[in-house]
Amino acid sequence: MPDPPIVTRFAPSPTGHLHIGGARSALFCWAFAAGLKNLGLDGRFMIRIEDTDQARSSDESARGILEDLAWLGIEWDDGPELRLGSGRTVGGDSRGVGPYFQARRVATYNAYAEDLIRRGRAYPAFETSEELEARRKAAVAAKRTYRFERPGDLVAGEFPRGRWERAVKGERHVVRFLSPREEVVVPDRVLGDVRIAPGELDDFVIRKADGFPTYHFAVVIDDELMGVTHVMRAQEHLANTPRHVAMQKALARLDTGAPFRTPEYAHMPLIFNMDGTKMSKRDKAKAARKAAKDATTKGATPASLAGACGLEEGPVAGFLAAEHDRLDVAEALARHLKVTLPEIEVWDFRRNGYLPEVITNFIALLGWSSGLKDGQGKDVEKFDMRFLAEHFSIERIGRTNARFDRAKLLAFNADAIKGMEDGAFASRWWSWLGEHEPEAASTVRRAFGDDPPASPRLVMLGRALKPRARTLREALAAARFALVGDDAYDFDQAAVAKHLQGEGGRGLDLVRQVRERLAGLGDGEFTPDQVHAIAEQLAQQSGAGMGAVSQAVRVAVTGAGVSPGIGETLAVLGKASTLARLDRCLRACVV
RNA sequence: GGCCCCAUCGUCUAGUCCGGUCCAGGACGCCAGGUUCUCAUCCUGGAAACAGGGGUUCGAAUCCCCUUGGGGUCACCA
Repeated sequence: MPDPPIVTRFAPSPTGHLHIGGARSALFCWAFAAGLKNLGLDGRFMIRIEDTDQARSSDESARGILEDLAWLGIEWDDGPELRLGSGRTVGGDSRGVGPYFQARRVATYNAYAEDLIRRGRAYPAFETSEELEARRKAAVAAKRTYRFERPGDLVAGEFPRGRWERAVKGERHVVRFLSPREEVVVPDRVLGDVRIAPGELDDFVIRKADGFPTYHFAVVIDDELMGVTHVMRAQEHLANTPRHVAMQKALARLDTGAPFRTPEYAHMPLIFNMDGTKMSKRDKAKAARKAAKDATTKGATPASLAGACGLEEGPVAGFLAAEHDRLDVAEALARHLKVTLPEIEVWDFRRNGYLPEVITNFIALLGWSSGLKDGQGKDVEKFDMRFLAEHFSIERIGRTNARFDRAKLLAFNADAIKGMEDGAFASRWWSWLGEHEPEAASTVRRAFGDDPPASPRLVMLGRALKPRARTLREALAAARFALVGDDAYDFDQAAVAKHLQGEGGRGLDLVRQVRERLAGLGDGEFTPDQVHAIAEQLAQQSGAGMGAVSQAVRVAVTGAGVSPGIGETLAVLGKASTLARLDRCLRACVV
């Protein structure tokens, strides 16, 4: 018989998008399993959806989370099936331990709860939420630590017959676990043994009044039944783990009678914002509110903002007053005020033009490092998924919380973009545009043909964009000059005055001369090098200098003083557009 | 507040397990130069950390203790 598989799992609750911290947890679990596969072992990465909160869970969220994972390249062996764009399917239940949605496993949890009750390790409890809340308040008022106090009629190991009968008759109740009275030890591969003194654990709820298991209970049952051997998750779960260990010691499998095993635990450090606060989607609302408030000090009103955003005044006013954090309002305000909301969820990064391989690389560095140095003794910190799988180990997970440094992420993303082949960049940018900026995509199609990445001019544009864009979205901003119609761009008056009209219109004169020389170039000769050579020639012959010529032409064809190199700028536009723009400038900017 | 976890440049970290090669290395950011037709890119250089105090030791960033600081968690949410 082959060795049983080594199984890691990521178990998100489908109540929103995939958080960047969740992505890191998933990544480490994936890397561990993938590393075992490299060694020829049966390592498996599993996904389970923890949807026991009926009110907050949704199928759309579950699907979104799976798609974001797949986009990052974090693919699972076991779990819900997802069909990729390529037609390939990830997930599935080849081990036969599903279903992977906890809401579909309620019967199993109930069977285990009943077994626990019959063996005197759990009991129905009838206190109402209100009662409990009152007790909690009283404890806080008396400055006592609140713990649920075990009713006096219970004896560990004895079936609570009276309570059971009340419960069976339909009396509303929860089921509580009868916590052990001895020390609980959580063996953790990152932190070492964590010991909890006797009496620290109270009798916590394992089944809610609605019949659904609590998180703690479902996790313990599922991890055992699904063969999970390694639980790697964020440190925020550490304090819960003693409960899990305590339950594992009390539970036995209904099918084989074997006691539950305690998996290997590895709790990883948390990820925070640069200011030390938790990274939360609320940050987006905060940022939008701040921008909106700045705008109101400059004269905007809730009504004017609402109008500009196409929203009702009520929600906007409420948002400004921090009565709610509606994301749609935050995003509309951000769009209008041209501020970028902080990226918190994978989807945010994706939409803003970060590369998946950069994100996985960067988050892998938060709480883990390979410890390897390159030939010059520098830390190896740029790597791909393959490297991660090969070098990941639990031993090298750190213990200290990390802050999410957006500047460094941006730098990594910028480097990755710079390092792309021209053609690769063009096609990735194009597909990003199609997905996230459809309007710009159709403009690109108009300007560069039906298959833009195949257009030499678009590839040329891409080459010019790469060093100027840290994200695919920034590339769009840098490309605007080429996407606007030949007669549709505005002239920056200051730039016109300085570079065209100044010194008695010398700039305009240079534009005229450039236009003449450019007109002599054949279509096939309209390359960055040829165009640049012409500009340089004129710069020399006229004695004006390259700066004067370039800036004059630049302002003439783009309206502003900033664009890629002058040769590239004109070549990307092409001969016809360049001449049309030059002519337009000559008409529009005469003194 | 109880319980638990953590502690190297502003940030991510190497070095800590197996004290000496560390007056602590790298990356991002920052500062100063340089290249350049603008903006970027690129190149060179620089400032920048072992939280504090006690031990142990010939010797401590590395081991022990205390203090301080940070964080997590205390739900019929996961």
